Amino acid sequence: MQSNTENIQKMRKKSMSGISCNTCENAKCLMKKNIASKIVLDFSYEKTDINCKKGQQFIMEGAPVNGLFFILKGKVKVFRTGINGREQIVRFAKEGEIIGHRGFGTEEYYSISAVALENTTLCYFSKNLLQYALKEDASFTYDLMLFYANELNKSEAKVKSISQMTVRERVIDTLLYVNRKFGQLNGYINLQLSRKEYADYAGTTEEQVIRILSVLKKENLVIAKGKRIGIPDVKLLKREISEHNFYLDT
Amino acid sequence: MQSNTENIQKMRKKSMSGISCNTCENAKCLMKKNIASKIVLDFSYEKTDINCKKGQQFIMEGAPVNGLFFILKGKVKVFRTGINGREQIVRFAKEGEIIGHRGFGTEEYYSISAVALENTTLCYFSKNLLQYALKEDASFTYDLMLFYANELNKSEAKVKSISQMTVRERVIDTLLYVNRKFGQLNGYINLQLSRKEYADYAGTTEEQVIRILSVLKKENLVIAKGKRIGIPDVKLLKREISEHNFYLDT
DNA sequence: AAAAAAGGCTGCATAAATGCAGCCTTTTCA
DNA sequence: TGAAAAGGCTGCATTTATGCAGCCTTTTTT
Repeated sequence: MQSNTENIQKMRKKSMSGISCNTCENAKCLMKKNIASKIVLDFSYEKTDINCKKGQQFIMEGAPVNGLFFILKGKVKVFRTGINGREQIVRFAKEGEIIGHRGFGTEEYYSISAVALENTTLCYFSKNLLQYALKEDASFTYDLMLFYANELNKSEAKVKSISQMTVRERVIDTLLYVNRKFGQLNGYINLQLSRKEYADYAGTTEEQVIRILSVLKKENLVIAKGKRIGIPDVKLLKREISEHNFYLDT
Repeated sequence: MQSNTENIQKMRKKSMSGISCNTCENAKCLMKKNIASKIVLDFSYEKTDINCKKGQQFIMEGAPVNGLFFILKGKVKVFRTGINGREQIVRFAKEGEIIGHRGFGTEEYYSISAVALENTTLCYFSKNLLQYALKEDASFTYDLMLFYANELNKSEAKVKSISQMTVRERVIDTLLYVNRKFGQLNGYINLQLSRKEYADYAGTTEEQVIRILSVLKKENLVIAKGKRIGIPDVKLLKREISEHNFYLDT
């Protein structure tokens, strides 16, 4: 739970592959979107690339906030330790997404942990430099503000879903979320998660997820072979929750 | 659920008392904090004062977003319609706070409703003018960004609380939240809410709140006379949840 | 002050969710 | 390839939460 600065130092050395934001292909990345700005362009050269192996943790809950990560390539799980040490997954992220932004605001310490779900490359920006760029470029700041505004909307949609949907609905919602974000590969969701991880996202227990998944299988709403889970008909599955829940899109 | 523009037009006429942000006493208000900036100062003259009587609704869920409200004086309840028409209270707000900011981001329509809990005066800023000011003044935008970042942290703390605390803990958490925000008056919380409203905030039912309140009364953790609820010893009550929940401060 | 309405309370039946325990299946690694 | 480990599955007992119904109390209205 202490500073993970040393860790990051080590990781940094491993790679300076130096993919510039200029030539980066993540069109949805906030940096890329604002690269036309001189301030952002200059700032983008200050980034450090960090390689993480599958399973490696690069943010520790409770460690001081030093900067911001963008995912250049890979998949990440963001979680925090809840009551009784129960793990709560806040979200999953893929290339182009920001990690560690919750450390802004008044917080001095990360309120979440982040771990790579597969080999992942991160772009790291120091907090000081970022703050400088933000105070200079209102348009860039405005974009980041909009990002936060949208994250807030999503988070509140989640409050609504957790407090008013049944466990079954929440599990379905989780399946749809992961499927939407990572897409399908050979008919299966392009990310393998354990039942426990689904539970930690849906806010329930492993057993409950298992039970519900096996029912969904029998109803032919999902297919599952071990950790591989597929959704043959997204619309059909969506219908299971959308009856009372129109605009849920976490 | 349709546009409430006409409504607002009507309300506007009622008052042009014209309290300038310059002389306003809400030191915590985002406008006031940034009033040193010429851009913000100029912008602040564009505000309209709106008077709302107790019980009056000034934002309707689903109506198009036209602007932003700040509370000059009074108390407000922010809520949305959940599953089965069940009301979900998102938060309570008092003077200096922003209402309707969730309408920024990608949203074109308000995702929440807002109603005055007592006679309330609002400062209204049009969205267009605000956007202009934001794009001009990076420091102002940065402040609003931080505000969103903090709101996000709070919202996620709420996700955690709802998904991992028991109903009893959530009710206690709600009591502490309302007490913290509105303070005490003559030994009672300075805001009278119905059991139903406590339930809609805590994400449970009216009966559950009633049951838990009467237990808490027997345990001398709260006092209650009708709608008046008091917390004799905040620390003691806090202890009921803080055992497994250290940093919850929604 | 009396009547009406709104809000609050409680017991009971039911439903939903959980935790445990034992067993089965898939994956990993030597 | 075979053993060990990790992950997945299911029935059962228990806990937690809910909804209903009837009654009581407080507040508001006339």
